[in-house]
Amino acid sequence: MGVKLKDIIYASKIKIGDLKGRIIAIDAPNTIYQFLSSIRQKDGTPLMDRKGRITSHLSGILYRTSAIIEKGIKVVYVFDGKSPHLKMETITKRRSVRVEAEKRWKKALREGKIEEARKYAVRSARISPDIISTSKKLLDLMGVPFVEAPAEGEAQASYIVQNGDAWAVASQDYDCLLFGAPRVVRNLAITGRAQELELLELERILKRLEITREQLVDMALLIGTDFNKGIKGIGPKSALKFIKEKGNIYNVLEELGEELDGDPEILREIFLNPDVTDDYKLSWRSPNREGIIDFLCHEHGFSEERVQNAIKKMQVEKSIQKSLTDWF
DNA sequence: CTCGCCTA
DNA sequence: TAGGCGAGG
Repeated sequence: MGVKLKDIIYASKIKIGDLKGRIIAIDAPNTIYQFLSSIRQKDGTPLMDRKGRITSHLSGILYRTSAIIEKGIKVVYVFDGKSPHLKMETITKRRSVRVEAEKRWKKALREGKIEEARKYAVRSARISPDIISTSKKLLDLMGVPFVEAPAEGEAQASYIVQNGDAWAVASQDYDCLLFGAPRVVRNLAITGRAQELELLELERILKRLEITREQLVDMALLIGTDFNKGIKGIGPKSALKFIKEKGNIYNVLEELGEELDGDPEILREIFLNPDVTDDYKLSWRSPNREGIIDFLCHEHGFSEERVQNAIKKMQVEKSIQKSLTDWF
């Protein structure tokens, strides 16, 4: 998923408290995918209501978002629109990987191999239209805004940060840097086992690598992205070396006698001039308590006590008033 | 993944 | 107060 830049990207360590008072644009597909992969039982079965409908994403969204809000951080979720045509090959490939993983999961379950079952279950996670719509419904009830991107959610989230309407994008993928996000936060979670958050700052990264954003995109195209395969045998380190030596992707390709599986100019445009919109409004409301209880507890069988606790965390004004009352 | 409870 | 652990739906 995403471009493999990890080995060369400089990240600083921050704590969740450092985000207090800031607005974070959450890469919704990336986050929901992680919830669907990880919120599972030991044998890989996701959380489900009594009708067999998956609820792992609802659990993740409710508990993580309410805990983040309690820390004084505002969030907006950014969803995908239609995928650019060049991504189709990646999407098809991922689908076949999931289908294969699901077969192996079921097989391991039949054979009673619990750990193996979980491993394949995680790989079989799939974001269905129903998962998207129930996620949006819950966010709406929670009073948390969400934006629907015309195309890539990561591109739109990056644009919102560039506009100054959010401080950083939260995503595990490095692609947001290619889309021009000034800041990306990785590992945004509450209970990270002493594991700190990573802050990626585009300007600092470019300065340190001594390249431009255009050159970073050229590197990504050599390595391979969701939109092209890249050149076999080229990883982040050699891509950096080649681009710094030759200046741009055309010179590198000429030097190597290689061709990209796509028009470099069109591929560059996907990242440098992405399909995004100004048509979004970010406004936060207080949570609809009855609505959340009805949806999660009555419709999907969540524990009313736990859900009430999560709702309390989201009532920021009340907790401020309470602390003022305590003070005076 | 996070919650809630437990123990050091 | 920190972290290990089983359950959550």
